[in-house]
Amino acid sequence: MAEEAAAGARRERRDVQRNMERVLQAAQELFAERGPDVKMEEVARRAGVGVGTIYRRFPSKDLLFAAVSEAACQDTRHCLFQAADHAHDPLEKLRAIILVQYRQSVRQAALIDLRPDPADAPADLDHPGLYASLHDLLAHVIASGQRQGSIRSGDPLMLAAICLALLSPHTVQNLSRLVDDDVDAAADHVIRFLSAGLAV
Amino acid sequence: MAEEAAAGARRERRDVQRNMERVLQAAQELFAERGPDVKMEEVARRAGVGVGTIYRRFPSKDLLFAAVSEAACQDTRHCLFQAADHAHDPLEKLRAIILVQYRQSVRQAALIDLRPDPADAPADLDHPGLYASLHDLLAHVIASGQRQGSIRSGDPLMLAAICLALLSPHTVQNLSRLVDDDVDAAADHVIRFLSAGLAV
DNA sequence: TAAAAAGTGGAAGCATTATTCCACTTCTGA
DNA sequence: TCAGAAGTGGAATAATGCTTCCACTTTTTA
Repeated sequence: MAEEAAAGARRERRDVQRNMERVLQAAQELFAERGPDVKMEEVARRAGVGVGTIYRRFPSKDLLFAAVSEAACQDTRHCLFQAADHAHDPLEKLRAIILVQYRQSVRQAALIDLRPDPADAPADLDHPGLYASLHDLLAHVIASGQRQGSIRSGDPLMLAAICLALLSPHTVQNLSRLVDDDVDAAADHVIRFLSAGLAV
Repeated sequence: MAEEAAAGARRERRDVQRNMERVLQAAQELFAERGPDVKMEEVARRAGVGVGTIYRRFPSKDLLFAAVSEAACQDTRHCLFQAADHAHDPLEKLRAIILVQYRQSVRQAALIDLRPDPADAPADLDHPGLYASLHDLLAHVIASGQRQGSIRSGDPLMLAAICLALLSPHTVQNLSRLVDDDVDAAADHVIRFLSAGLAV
């Protein structure tokens, strides 16, 4: 199964591994900041390699972006589920989710595409899709709050989608600006607002 | 002042006017649907003219887009203010604004950029910026509701920004999908949600 | 340390689109 | 109706940026 175990395979060259780390690091930084418009040559320069080296591992720019983007989503997903698990009360979970997503949205603004249908991603890799994950998570939390009586009634999917709209990188950026770029403060405002809108 | 009045000027040729109308119409339709990625040649084809004809009036694609986009914003602004004027109660105004913006966001999804800093527009023409107008309008309505006691306290600018997040074309699209693309139904959900979150 | 294998850089090739240019057409005024 | 002014279409050009390719370098193995 593993390539390394295949007959006669030699282990990966040291420099290859190092270069790929650099490439991913550079791509992550640049894409997170400026989205997919970054030029390949720029990624190569920041990584300290030639463009050819990037193409050795990533056959196209789209695939490089997809890889970096997918990693960012995995990371975000992981943080979100962890945060939700730590809290027990649904409203607490909600608060935790919002705070985490706000911080992620700042770090990786241009990488995290909180749209249901990326449309630009080549759809090669079967993205679970961060939107879907988050929407699901929120809907669950909301539904459980409803059962418990701390969240008002209404279609959980719709309520979750409304919450989601307040978590997009774009929204985060706008709100933060109003409070001197204090992301946590912005998150607080939203949390308070959602509490009022969702509470029974 | 007017060019037409200048000495020796002859009036604009009939076909010129007709062509420009066609160009603007075509550009409006295509840009509204697919954003600035539409190719000039495509605009020309739909308008039934050659690309050269477009360039006669609009020195660059960016300027064509800016013109069309600005027109869409003016139109939206107009509808918004009109809707707000018709209602008297602040909560009614809010409802009217949301409904209008939802409908506009569907018609001109890719033209209306509800971000404070377009960043892509050449910033040549002094856009008042639809974001700014709408943010202003909402903040006013909210503040007046607060004075009157029907809207809870809190920084009107922040509350307005939160409302705005629920009005972006992207959000509209997401929410509508959950109710069989019934835009008015989606708007209703948001209105109810905001009412709960904003009411005293 | 030397030969073979593997990887590298970055210039050249392509592809896609915006923009220019001008021979030709259409309109207007007389 | 005609001459001149004005406008037009669309092929040619320019610009941009992804991708390929291969002579050269680095690493590994023996």
